[in-house]
Amino acid sequence: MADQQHTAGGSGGSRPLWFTPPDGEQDRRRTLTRERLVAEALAVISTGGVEALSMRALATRLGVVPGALYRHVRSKEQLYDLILDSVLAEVDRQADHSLTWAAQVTALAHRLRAVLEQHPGIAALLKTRDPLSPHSLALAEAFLAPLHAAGLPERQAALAFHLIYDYTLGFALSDPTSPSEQRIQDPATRRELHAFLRSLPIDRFPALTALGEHVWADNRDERFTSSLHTLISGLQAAHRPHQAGQ
Amino acid sequence: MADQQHTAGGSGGSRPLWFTPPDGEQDRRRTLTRERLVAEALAVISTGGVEALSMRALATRLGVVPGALYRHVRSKEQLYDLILDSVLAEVDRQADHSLTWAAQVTALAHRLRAVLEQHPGIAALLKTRDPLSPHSLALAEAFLAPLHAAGLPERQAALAFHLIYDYTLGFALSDPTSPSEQRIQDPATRRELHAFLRSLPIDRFPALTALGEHVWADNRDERFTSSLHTLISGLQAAHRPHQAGQ
DNA sequence: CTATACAGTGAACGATGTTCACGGTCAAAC
DNA sequence: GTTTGACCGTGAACATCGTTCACTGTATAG
Repeated sequence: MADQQHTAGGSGGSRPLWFTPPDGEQDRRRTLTRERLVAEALAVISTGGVEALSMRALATRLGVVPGALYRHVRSKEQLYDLILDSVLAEVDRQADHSLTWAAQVTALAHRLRAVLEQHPGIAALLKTRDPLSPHSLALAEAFLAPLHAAGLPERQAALAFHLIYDYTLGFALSDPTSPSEQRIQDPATRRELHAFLRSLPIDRFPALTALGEHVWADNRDERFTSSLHTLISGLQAAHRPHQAGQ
Repeated sequence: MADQQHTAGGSGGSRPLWFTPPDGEQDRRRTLTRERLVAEALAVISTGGVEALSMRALATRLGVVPGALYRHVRSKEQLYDLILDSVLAEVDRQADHSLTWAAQVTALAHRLRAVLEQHPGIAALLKTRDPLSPHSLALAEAFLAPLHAAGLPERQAALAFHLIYDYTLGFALSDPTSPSEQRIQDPATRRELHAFLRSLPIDRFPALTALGEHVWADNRDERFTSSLHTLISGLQAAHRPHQAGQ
């Protein structure tokens, strides 16, 4: 690591007093690797969201010219693939086998949501791909294992996986911190919105005027928890069809 | 509609034989309106998806220079807003009051999905916005009305709305016809994928090897219908908590 | 010691969203 | 009936983006 470049200054090493070559900068050469690309890209995303990630920004952050990135990554799309896999690797897939399958799946969904919301804009990318990267497959396995072990029929287990996985992704996707565009977040505009909803013509929007404030409430956590519960209780109802009518 | 421009050629109308002014082209002036922008943009999206919609492409389609669009639309983002509202207007919101609230909501969700999938890429846009456009509000009303009429408690009705609406959007978002990037669609690659799933190490991916083929099956319609059913039966279970225990 | 594969450079290409001074046309005001 | 002014589209430019490519130096293998 601390190997000096004697040939950098010229021939011998007889005059380091007058011109010391920039030691640190030499190390940067050859150290640009795929892992560093992904790591730095994730850092950019964590601060500025996925829209702040441009090849040029990433390159300058790595002290490199934009074209250099294409030695390690075929395209930006491929970089996205690597990033997504790296993000999914952060999800703790360990299951507590003493819990119900429902509880296991619920816990996993919560962890997935947490990781996704730590990387603003990532969920949107994930939605455009089939989960076939290494850590995607591992995550799918982690979701499917409890369902399989619980004895759900094959098709039903697959449907349950899709339902839970897709819903979690979709929920994380609508995180207001990611695009920060047109979503309500600060309480002031929310109050303004509530006032607007109340002011709607009650004959044309009876349900909205009555329920609007609850629909646009600031309760993302409650919504996720409750929805997940609803969803899984629906699955359970299908699993053991007691009074299965219709 | 058929009003000729007498002054176009110069002073009088005495010599249409020798130089006929390009009648059709004159009409193009002053006829560029917000509605035409949106309509033509939707046409572009229907053919090439949302990624094919660039301001330049839209402008040339309208026989106009790119900058001209900004007389009618403040930005592309605003154009998206108009497009989304126009798409949501296509959803038939009429309810059949002889049906259960569950059946009404289900039918509406199906219609929403159908409209969204007719405009590839639109669902992704919709997810980044709060549904506050005129037709968004009307659609929300259409979803909320049956829930409200059924006597669901306010918070529960709001949660139910979010659950169904978000799920439908998320489902339409993962339509393989939209981004046509990295998703499995043709049967050949699907068979290849199934073979790959079977070839996974069975000790590390027991559930995936067993259920993988069902997870990546070609059954979008079945998945949507079944998921919606599951989801609503979960809502019903919460509505009348018979044996509600945990 | 020489040859070769390779990583990073610098510059360019094409496409994107957006802005702005300019000119022409239509409709209202005097 | 002439003039004024608002408005709409033009043409050209700017900044930024992803991506490509000939070139150059370095490190490693023969």
